[in-house]
Amino acid sequence: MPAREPKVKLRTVKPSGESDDNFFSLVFEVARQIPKGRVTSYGAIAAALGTKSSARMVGWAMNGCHRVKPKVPAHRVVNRNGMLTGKFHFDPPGMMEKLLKKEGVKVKNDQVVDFKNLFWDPLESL
DNA sequence: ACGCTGACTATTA
DNA sequence: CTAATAGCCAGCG
Repeated sequence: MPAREPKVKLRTVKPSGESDDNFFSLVFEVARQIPKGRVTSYGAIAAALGTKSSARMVGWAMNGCHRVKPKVPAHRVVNRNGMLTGKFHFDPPGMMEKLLKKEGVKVKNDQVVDFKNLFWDPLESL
């Protein structure tokens, strides 16, 4: 009975439709469930939604993460290599790395250290 | 309306 | 080993 979904302010929002809107919401939901000190990949989230081939869409959804409530910890989402590819999309580009280090995730050269060990699989949690 | 771009990933050369 | 290509889908010019 999800009463309120974090309505994404995308113009594709349709009053009677709920197709793409649902996908974006799911991405944000999963991202919010990432435990502190852990990281995951776009593909993992996409796979959890059933659209593993659309990892790009996950990244695109993240583009609107800042306008969603509550805010989505996009800094915990990195690419498959553990590289902070989206760091340049944060307010200061270095904020992502800063937040990760603050949560206990070691970052070296825009890359998560021991990424494989810190990797959090949404499918495992669900 | 058509085409390019993009916070990705997997496959092939 | 690294480099290039294809598949994915929505936003924007």
